[in-house]
Amino acid sequence: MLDKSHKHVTCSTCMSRSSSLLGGLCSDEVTNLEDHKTCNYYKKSQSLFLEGSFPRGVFCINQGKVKVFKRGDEGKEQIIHIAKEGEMVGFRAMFSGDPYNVAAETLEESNICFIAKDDFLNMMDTNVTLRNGIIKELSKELSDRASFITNMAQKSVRERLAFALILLKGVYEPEPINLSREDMANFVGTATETLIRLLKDFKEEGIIEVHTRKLTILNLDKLVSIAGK
Amino acid sequence: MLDKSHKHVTCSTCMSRSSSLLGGLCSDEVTNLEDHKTCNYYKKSQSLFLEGSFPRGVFCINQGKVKVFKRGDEGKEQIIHIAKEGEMVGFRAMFSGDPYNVAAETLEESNICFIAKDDFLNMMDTNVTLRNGIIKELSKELSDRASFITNMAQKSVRERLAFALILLKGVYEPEPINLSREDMANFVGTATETLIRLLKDFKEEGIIEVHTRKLTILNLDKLVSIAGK
DNA sequence: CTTAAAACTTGACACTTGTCATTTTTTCAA
DNA sequence: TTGAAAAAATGACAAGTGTCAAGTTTTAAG
Repeated sequence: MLDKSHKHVTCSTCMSRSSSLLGGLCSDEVTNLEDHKTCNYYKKSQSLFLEGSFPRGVFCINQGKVKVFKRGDEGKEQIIHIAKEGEMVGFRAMFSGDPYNVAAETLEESNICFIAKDDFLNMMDTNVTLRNGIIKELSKELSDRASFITNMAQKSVRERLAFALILLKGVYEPEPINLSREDMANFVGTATETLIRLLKDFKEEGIIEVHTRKLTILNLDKLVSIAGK
Repeated sequence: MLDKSHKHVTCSTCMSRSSSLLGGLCSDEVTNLEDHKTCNYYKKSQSLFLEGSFPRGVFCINQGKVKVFKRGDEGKEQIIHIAKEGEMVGFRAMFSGDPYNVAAETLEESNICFIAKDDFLNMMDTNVTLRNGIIKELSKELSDRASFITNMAQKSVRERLAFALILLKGVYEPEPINLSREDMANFVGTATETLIRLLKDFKEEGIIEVHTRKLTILNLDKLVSIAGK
């Protein structure tokens, strides 16, 4: 349970920042950031931003998890990414000038800071390390999405589920994976019923263990071999 | 038929450049670019770069078309993007320091210039317009790929084909679409046989017209309504 | 603690889509 | 022009996956 009263997270001591894109800031810049950012406690399932709205700044996750998703024609969510502590969310659309083409929502209670667009763009102008970090991050995500597309197009649901569980392990570690069946299905790109059946198979094959919603991976090697390269 | 003897494309008069990311260069920079770039004629199906190799620079398409693709587990290509005149290819991996995670190959004979990595990065350091253009482009592609993923996950092959044909129209205009069935299938993310059957349906429905490999869209509205939003 | 709502699970079934085999057409080089 | 190779097309069939409907379990609010 997060401390709701402790509204303000201090950048200079934020453990999530040091390993993030904002890790390369000098102390002046951290002080400046400190003065300009706001910090908020979010309950589970609260929206950070909606598809179609215009970006006002970036979100830094201090604590918690956020799903980034897009709705298809029939309103079904496709989860593009699940962000955890130390990640920044919502900066892409800021550069293009376009409205968000994805939405973001907390998956659990979270502490998330907010840096206004102008402040962030100013920092990017003056800080080469930050700027290069952002460009690198954008490139890396582009690469991830090329793989995502290829997986969607060519792998079976079983293979994609194995792949997704490996990713989710990285997101939730050292905790067990804790995601609703529907969200998991929307991440894998399948129907909830199909996902449940396949999870059952994995249980019976001794690959995973499930207690209510908490899922633990027992045999990672097996998952890797199912997921393919 | 391109003029193979005319090896050197002049940046200052290149019509493809003016509408590209390099459109914002000042005349000094264009002169500098001119001195540092090389220009090559490519036959159909020639490789620009391979998945796994390290980027040495960026490719500017003066004339022709290039497919950017990734191979899945069984070696099947998934086409991520088809680039035409005026587009730049292969710059993403340059920023991340990682090897290419995609490959690029000409779809037809092409004139393509090459700017070495160092020269390009220098230009980016000194030219704010170019730099912002690149960041914007990366963001835009990220957005496109989120939609691509969602389409893959939620649309039927018929819907995806309609969507793909609309995109391809934009790439080939004012010429008819001219792509092998296999490439088209690898773009849509389906088996070649399935693609052929669906094209046949579209023909019978009067939506498209096909002469050997050249495909013309007769009823764009219908395609749009099939593709969905 | 109780109860309603939400989430999860299971079963039955149909249909889209991929695979394999074969034939036809097109391309392109000799 | 001709022949071989590549590309395109068609048919048959099975498997994977989505949908719908009905049940069960878990969650969370009163």
